[in-house]
Amino acid sequence: MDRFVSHYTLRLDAKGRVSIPAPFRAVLARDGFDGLYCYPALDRPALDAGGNALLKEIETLIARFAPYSEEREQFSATLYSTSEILKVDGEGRVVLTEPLKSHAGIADAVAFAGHGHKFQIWEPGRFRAELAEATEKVRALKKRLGTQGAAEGPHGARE
Amino acid sequence: MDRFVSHYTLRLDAKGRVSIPAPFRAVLARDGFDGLYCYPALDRPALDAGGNALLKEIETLIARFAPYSEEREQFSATLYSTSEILKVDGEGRVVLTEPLKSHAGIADAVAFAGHGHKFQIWEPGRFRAELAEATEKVRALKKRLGTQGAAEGPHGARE
DNA sequence: GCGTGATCCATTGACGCCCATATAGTCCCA
DNA sequence: TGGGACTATATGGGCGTCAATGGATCACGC
Repeated sequence: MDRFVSHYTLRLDAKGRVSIPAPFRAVLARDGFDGLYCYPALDRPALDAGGNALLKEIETLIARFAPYSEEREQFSATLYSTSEILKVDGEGRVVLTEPLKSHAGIADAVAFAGHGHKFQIWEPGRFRAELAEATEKVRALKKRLGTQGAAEGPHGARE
Repeated sequence: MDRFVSHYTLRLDAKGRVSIPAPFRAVLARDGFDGLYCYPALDRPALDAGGNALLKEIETLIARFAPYSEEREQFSATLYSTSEILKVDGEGRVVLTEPLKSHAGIADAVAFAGHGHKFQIWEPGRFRAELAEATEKVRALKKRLGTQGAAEGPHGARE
């Protein structure tokens, strides 16, 4: 499997470390990126994380703007300077920096949520709320689509 | 990693020295430039800094103008004459010259901000403001792009 | 001699790396 | 099919190393 799927809730230890869920570690290992690329999501209190696949997506996005253009400068500045490359220890753990934790409101536990080529890191309570809201919207959308059944919920029932 | 990523805030000591963040030093070492190439950013109160990769970008920029043209002369004169090649001591520290500090409004602390192939040096307060502003613009820009349906932003599909 | 600056050394705290333990899930075999 | 051994994962802790910072010594030019 080469995609991040499902979600997991894990605790931070006294030193602020948290294990990346083993299935996600397996995807990262296959991806080949050394460490964990991580930055605050623009429009929600969560962190985007991943490896080369995520980096490539960002580069593609930035490459759509003309070189030296104001938009491009701002895009690359924002994304690069707020990004962190977290080291992963021998046990598959990372320590989130203070800015990252603060953006997501993370204290002593985090929820990892698979998003295919990347995954997000949430404060568990906020994640539950976000998931409930998103599920509701998807449900309504599916109803609008009628019998096409094009959209399944993004997550299973597991909590 | 061969890019400047993330940001760091460090203090100047009594002698005006400031450590280049270790991850940035690693990138510079790989780049092979001896010292730190540094000049005032043209359109903002910050300093651009880097190594050979930055020099190459500058040369490419200047090469866009016709040889001996007025623009080219002015461009190269401005960029090269205001540039400094700062010495890096055994501990990885540099001393900013007075013109550089004055341009960026730096007193006793600086923020290093990764920009991929180069990094910028800011007065910490100004950097926070600049980052907030750039993030806001990127957020708006991403929203525009999202409605086009041409590409998903790097931050997930659900809106 | 004195100021300026550069190289060297010292301290402190954070972080990386290693090992230990518990728990849960899986597999094997009787 | 049930039990038990085994494996892998999550978590906790110790310790050495490195980075950031401060200070001191040394070299040199004015």
